Amino acid sequence: MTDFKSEFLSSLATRGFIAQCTDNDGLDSAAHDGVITGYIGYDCTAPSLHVGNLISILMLRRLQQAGHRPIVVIGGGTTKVGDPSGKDESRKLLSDAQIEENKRTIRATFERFLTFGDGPQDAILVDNDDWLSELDYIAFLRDYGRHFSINRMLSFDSVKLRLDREQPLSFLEFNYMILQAYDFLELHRRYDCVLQMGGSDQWGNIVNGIELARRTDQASLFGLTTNLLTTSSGAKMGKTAKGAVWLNEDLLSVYDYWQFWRNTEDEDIVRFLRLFTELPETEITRLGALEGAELNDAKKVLATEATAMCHGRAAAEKAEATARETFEGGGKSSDLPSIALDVKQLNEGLGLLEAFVLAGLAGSNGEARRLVQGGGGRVNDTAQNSVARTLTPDDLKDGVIKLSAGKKRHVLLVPEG
RNA sequence: GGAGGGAUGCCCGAGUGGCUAAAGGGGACGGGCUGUAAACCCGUUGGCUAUGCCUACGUUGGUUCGAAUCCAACUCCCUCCA
Repeated sequence: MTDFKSEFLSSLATRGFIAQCTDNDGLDSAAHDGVITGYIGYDCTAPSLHVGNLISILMLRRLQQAGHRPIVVIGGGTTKVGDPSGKDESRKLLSDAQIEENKRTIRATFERFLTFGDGPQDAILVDNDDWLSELDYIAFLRDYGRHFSINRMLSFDSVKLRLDREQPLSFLEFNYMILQAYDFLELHRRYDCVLQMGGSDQWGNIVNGIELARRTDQASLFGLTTNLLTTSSGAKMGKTAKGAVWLNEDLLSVYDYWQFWRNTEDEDIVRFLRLFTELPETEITRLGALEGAELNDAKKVLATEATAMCHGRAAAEKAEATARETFEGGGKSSDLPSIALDVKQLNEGLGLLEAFVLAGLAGSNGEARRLVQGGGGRVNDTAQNSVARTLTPDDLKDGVIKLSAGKKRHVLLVPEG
């Protein structure tokens, strides 16, 4: 491993963030000698960011902790185009209204990880729609388009992979990398931003920006990427049965978020502790030395630390307590994710299958049926064998009904009204 | 503009007139073993007011007792030629 003199790069390096850097020494010196400004862009294609975005958010956080200024770029403009990197198919285009709404909900997440403000090291958040939507086509082509060689663009993975696999690539998407390159240049001009970071799939886009700035402004900018997050068994990280592991609480409960980390594979523990917590190395080494069932303790630490950063320590500890009661204390916790249930419905008798669907534990009656027939459906921790059973007020236990799908997924039905 | 190839369930991919809600694989979910892990084994994997009904093999029509399979038109994609 390269030895870095700057706090920023050495912290990233020891924690395992760095995949590739355009100029290790140059960036290291810049970060060592003064305050630098770096950015990462996020397209707002969904109402929340997910754990797949977490690594990059944490890089911005470390940038700030090392005394530098992070810029979060919300891709209000680029989202209208759609990044083809790493995808086989074009993304559906979102309406402007959807983009606006997503922008609003995504902003909140960053405030948990970064300190915003007007100071020299305070984070700022900008929207690339501010400059992209005002571009004049002909002027843009003449001023910037001439710096891009199609031959070279075709060689970038984002484009090449699509073409190699004989998948369509629209001209619209083809322009994405140019716009992202322009973003970097614009940020350099506006904020003296000299660093762009991102996942390794962004390498091509980042390099393009650096080259553009060198050609137009003789600026020397830097790029830094991280490895895309996968589990040891090779699966893309961040997906669960319910979909992505969202960072927004209204899309994924704190309890479920904690559970996501708690279920980390053994082989990933140390790597994840380094990346997703800010525990000191000595502590991580200690946790990593545990073996067998003891590793469960390390996973709990990981879960609580990672959850605390995203949702606050109190919520994280509550999730941990809930899990302890649920898995180790006979399943009595009253803090599991809960779903409101109309009292009237319960009085009239609520079909068991319907209840599972209502609780979100099954996607359809058929799925609920299979769940019960397969022996995985439980009411108040008692396995059910009749799909025809109905739930009534008699099933209330301490005022709620606990439904379980398998051993890990639990929901409380809380009567209301 | 011309020639050819293609579009199948969450994904990949077989299927070329009835036995097809559609092989196989992946993924996912449930069960077993464990440590709320991995690996492995077993099961499930369109919907419903369910011994039946509905929806489904790019779209729309047609042929046929019967179509994912045949025909026509259309849409989109790929390759080659101009």
